[in-house]
Amino acid sequence: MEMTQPLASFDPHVIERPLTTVDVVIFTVLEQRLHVLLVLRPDTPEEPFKGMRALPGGFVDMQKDDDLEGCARRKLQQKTGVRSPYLEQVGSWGGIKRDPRGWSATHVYFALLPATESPEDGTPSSDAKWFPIENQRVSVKLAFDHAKLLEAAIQRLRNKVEYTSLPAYLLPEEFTLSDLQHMYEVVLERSIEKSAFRTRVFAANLVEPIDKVRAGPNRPAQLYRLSQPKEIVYFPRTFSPRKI
Amino acid sequence: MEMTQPLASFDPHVIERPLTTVDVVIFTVLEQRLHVLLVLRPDTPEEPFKGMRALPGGFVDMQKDDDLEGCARRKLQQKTGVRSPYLEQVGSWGGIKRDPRGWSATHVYFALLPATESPEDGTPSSDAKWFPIENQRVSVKLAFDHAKLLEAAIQRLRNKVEYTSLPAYLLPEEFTLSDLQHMYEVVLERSIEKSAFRTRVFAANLVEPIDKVRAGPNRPAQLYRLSQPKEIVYFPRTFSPRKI
DNA sequence: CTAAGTTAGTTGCACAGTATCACTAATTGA
DNA sequence: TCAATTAGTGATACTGTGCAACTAACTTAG
Repeated sequence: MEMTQPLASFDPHVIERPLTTVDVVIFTVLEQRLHVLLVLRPDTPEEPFKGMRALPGGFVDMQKDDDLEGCARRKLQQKTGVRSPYLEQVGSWGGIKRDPRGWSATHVYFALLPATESPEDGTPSSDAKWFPIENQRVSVKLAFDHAKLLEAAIQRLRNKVEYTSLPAYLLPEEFTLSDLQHMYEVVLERSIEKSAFRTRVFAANLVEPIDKVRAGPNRPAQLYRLSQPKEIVYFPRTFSPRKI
Repeated sequence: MEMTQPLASFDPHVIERPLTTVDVVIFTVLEQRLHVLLVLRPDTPEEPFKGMRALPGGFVDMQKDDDLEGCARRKLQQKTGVRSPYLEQVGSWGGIKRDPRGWSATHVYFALLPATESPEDGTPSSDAKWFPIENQRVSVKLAFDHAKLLEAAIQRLRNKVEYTSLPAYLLPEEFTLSDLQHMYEVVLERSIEKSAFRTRVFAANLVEPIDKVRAGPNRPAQLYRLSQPKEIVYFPRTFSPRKI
């Protein structure tokens, strides 16, 4: 670690430090569409982007937060009440231009919530609302560089959905294969072949059947749960030798 | 953005801010092995982890650095002299425990250098040295949580190599297909089928032939360059419909 | 000049996974 | 009882890769 002024390297307390925040992109699927939770910026004259929509987030609290992920979980619980959804870091963005109050760095996470757990239409913290995502964007204008952050999160989600079990985290514990396929289709915004999907899901050992079916006005569907609830499953990739 | 003390939300200058650093994991391939550039921690009593090896990096300079990536490029050039190699963010790690001087957040990037551009065996800044990577690790003990950061960078690299053109950035502008295949094999630490590799590379339109061959003690090899030198190419994934 | 050695590059076939599509199964409600 | 609807299966074609044997083009040793 090199420093311009020698002093700085001796006493890190005098080093200028950026404003440090965490923002969380919270996804859920409502009404056949991917939605993201957005909050209202406070409407005080001191706050930048007052009254606009923004990603839930805020300054790291060096007393409360042991680490960045803890900070993200805290903000997530404040806004949704949900404790342990799927949470993954997207990356960090920092620079002089992104916040009028000065050099700042934000750490972006995305979370996946089952619609059943996502605060019922309205939300616990009243300033938060679900917005549908249409071609990588949301219809309202966002504060700071949050449009860019949101786009990156969507990109990451879409990308990863192609070869992982991520969409399963958008469902409650018990679900049918059609439910699961539907989540893939909603996130990827394209239809998937039923037969290929099923063989793939079984081959990856993604789910296991439970002793229940879902009844309805037509043929009942077998219910499943995740085989490894805590781990995401990767579908086979390429460049893999046939013999192990 | 919510605050504990109302004051804080009005004057961000009084908000406690973490120490903010950028660390760069610089990869190259030397002698058939993946190597990473490590520097020596200064040997002054004021610095933590004195005399140990660490990833090149250091505090963000809010005067010099417009943004995090700029900071990473600056540090990269200081240590290697190289201006525009492949550079990608791995993620950020922040918390109370990772630096004895207090709450800190680091932003980790990885860079890929052609062996030809990587400072000749020795290095410009004399405290930096190349270390070979053996099963996700380096043989020396690293300062801070840099072992973890390095592992994450290696993981990301390995993962992405499976389905992208990344290893091409470990080669000079002109290379043979055998060179390219060799880079894949070194990074993935396994051999790849020549024929399948070639059809894959051509199908993805990764390279284009130039009007030169490399002579040698045996059959001369066609030289190629990247088709899209500025973009990484993704190999086809799954869940893709056959008809477009 | 030729044969051996070496690396570059091609070809053909086997095999696995998935796309596509047509089919069967199980329920409700008219 | 039949139409409608969704669940689930099966058969086949296609595509990309694994694998192995082949041909090609050069250098060097004799």
